[in-house]
Amino acid sequence: MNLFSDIRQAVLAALDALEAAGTLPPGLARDAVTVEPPRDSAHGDMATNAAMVLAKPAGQKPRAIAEALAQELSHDPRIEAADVAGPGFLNLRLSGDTWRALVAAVLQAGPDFGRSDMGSGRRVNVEYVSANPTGPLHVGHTRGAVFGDALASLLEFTSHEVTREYYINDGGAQVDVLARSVYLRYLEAHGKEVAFEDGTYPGDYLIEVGQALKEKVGDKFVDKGEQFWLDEVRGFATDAMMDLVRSDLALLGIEMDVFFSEKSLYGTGRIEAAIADLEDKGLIYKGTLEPPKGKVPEDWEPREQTLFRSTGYGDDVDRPIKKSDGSWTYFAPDIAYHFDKLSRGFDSLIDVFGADHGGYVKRMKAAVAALSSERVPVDIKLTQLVKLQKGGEPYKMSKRAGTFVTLADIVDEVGADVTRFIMLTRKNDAPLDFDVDKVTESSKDSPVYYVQYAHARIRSTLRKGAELGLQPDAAALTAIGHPAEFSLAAKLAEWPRLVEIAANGNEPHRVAFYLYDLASEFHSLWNKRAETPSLQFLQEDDPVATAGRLALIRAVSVVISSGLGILGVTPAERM
RNA sequence: GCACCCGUAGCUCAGCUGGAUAGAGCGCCGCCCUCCGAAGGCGGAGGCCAGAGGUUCGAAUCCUCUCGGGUGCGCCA
Repeated sequence: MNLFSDIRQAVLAALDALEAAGTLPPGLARDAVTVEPPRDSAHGDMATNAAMVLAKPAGQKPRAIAEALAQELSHDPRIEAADVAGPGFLNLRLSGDTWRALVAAVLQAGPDFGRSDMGSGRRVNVEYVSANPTGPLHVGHTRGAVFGDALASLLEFTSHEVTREYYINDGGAQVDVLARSVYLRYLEAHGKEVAFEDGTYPGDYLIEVGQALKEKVGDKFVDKGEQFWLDEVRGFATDAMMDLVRSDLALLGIEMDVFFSEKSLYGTGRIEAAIADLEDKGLIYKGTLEPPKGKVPEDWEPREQTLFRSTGYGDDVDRPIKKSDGSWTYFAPDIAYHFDKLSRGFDSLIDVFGADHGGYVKRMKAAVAALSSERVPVDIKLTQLVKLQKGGEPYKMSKRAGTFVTLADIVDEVGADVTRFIMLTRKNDAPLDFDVDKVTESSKDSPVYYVQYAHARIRSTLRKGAELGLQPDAAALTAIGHPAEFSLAAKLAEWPRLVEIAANGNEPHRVAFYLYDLASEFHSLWNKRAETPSLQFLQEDDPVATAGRLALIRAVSVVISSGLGILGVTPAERM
């Protein structure tokens, strides 16, 4: 049940009636007609702009249309009052029974309240994290992980068929560096003195990998040239790193459906096939790029490369897919990877990248547009930097990795729930300040606890009621009628609408902000019992009123719980 | 130099894809537990929505320019 779309239907029906009666000319476009909550609740429960958007095409005054519309809508039993206001808004006040029916609908639907079928039949691939397999996940990865995972859940809640995917960059030079670093640890495990030169990974987390390698192969690689061990050690090391990544993600409750290996694209003809597809479309040519303006690399000299005509799809310059020596650039396997995703039949793709990949967005979009003949949309979400702090000071050193703070460090400090929620209290493209002390200190600094506290309060009240033999009962909702109660119900009514808006824009942070508002509305009602004793939830001498109020707050807990579920945060029973 | 992102209260940020008198938290001032959970609530002070033009019934939101901040810019991924 989405009350806003229901009432919008009523408005559209009323417009039909006005058309039929000749009050309005026929055939007016209704797309711009909206029904939304007014900013100021003094204006009523819902407002429609119908009269204003139709005034011009109808050649009539907005207020005149609004008057006629108000007249027509007054027949609807759900609408108690329809007032024309301002330049031609029609403010609607809904009847108490409408709110009671809404609360009943929430209880009826339970965790499914707010689900939408907007994505029904649509298959979406969400690629996120995709960190190089060279070490533990760090802060930046954490944000991308939380964002991507919550987005995936949100899309599932709107009936999309979602695949959570991780692209393993195991095909480039960085995994060779990893292999050499592990080899050094392996020598160390054999009691050799080694030196970690520039360009190797010195992190402690590789010590055990070197040990494990020793246990597996004994001393057969000791004092051997790279050509004897590189392939095997590389495979061994990346497997170990991916185990590390998987266990890091598990700390946040994240599980991927697909891990896709870049390496699997090489030597199998898959890159060639993707490039051939572009070539068939006339988008591949040999040429020489202009030097980048402003910051020219010192060793720059013009060279002929194989280029992809990405400018045909909105990019600023064409991009090289082959280096001047004929080998693939990093862009080529990425093209092939997206070609593969397309071949798996997704209706839309979402890539979650770190902000440092900003310069990469246009060419990737261009590639997908070209490969799919502009049929499959790709949305690329960049997550901005996280400024990690501890007690107001920059927090940089890790207990584990030494040089940078890891995902595991953060989860250790504040827990998975706080990590997830805080990471979602910013738009993805806004930088995020994250103070690991502050977010656990007091509730105001930590919206997680604020929302969880509301849930815990409700659950506690329901438990106490049960001890007294008092149960929520939707049939007793006739007992609710205070403005604060209706206002809470109105907030519940916004949930289905918010879910669709958030899913539409791929913006899970809206869920977090909504839950905060809902919790705030509840806390406010809770505290009214001091001045208005009749708002007490538990009144043993009035079991009907109690059953109705418990039904209302139970509905609130249902929505909080399902919202937190999307964010991957536990709804606390007690705190 | 070019591209992308950002600029809203002292600070950190929302703002429902163009709606009415621009909101919240922190901080500051003042209140509320004899009462189901005070990790809570109520009130107050605090704004040229960076600036200038434009589009229209209507702009923080869309367009152009300027200023300021971040990120990135062939043969690294």
